[in-house]
Amino acid sequence: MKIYRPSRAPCPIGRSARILGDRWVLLILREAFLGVDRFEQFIERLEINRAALTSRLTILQESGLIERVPPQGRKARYVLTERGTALQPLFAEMSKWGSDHLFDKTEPAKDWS
Amino acid sequence: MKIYRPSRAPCPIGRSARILGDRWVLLILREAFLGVDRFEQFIERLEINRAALTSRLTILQESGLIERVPPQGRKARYVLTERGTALQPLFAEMSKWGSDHLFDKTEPAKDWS
DNA sequence: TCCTATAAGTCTGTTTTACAGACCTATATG
DNA sequence: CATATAGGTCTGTAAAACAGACTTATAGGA
Repeated sequence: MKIYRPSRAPCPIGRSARILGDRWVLLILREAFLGVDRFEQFIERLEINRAALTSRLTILQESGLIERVPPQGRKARYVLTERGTALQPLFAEMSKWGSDHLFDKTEPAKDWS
Repeated sequence: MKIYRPSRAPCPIGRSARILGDRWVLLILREAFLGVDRFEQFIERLEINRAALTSRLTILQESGLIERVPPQGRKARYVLTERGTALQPLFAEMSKWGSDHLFDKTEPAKDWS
């Protein structure tokens, strides 16, 4: 196979990896796709540390994947932007790959918690 | 939008995220798709710390995405398994998403290095 | 055969980051 | 006005990352 360019060049995978190469970011986005949009809801569902959630939400906002809708009434909301929503095909592929390759019953069970 | 299941259930995204939710893992896999298969080559191209590479290669082997082919001659090789190769559509989506959404010239430049 | 270079790691000490859990603040509601 | 809640911030500790030196095995050359 031909190696066609140096890895340090800012390729799309490299840029994507900066944002998506984080376990919490992926899980937060999954929840967002499921309709979760409030801070406390992410906390409960993911059992993520508050500071960790804050930092991930900040990253996601700075990257333009989610938008913080200021509290009208009492609750701020975090909603996917167009750029975030555009990740749907990628998550679909991830889901498919996970289903097809990480649920093999013949393998020793792992603690996925 | 309906929230149809608790986030802690072992869903395919959650399982995938365990493996793929890591910057180095994504970059190592990208290189692997480009044909890189030797330890030193990953080091050079990614400028990754040796210990960090070792730990990621171990994870990738344990997860069954790559296989360590023992040195015949002098060099061990790390090659994608079927499970690893099956990530190609996901990487294609990631590349597409990155290209479409992370190269917007109208935004302030970021240091992607 | 011995010498050297190289691949593929391992080890050490230091800096960064993550985390649990307590604390804080603004606001909506009774 | 008092209280509860959402959405954070702060602090101390534990884990992980990193640079860079060290180690080991082997292939190939003198």
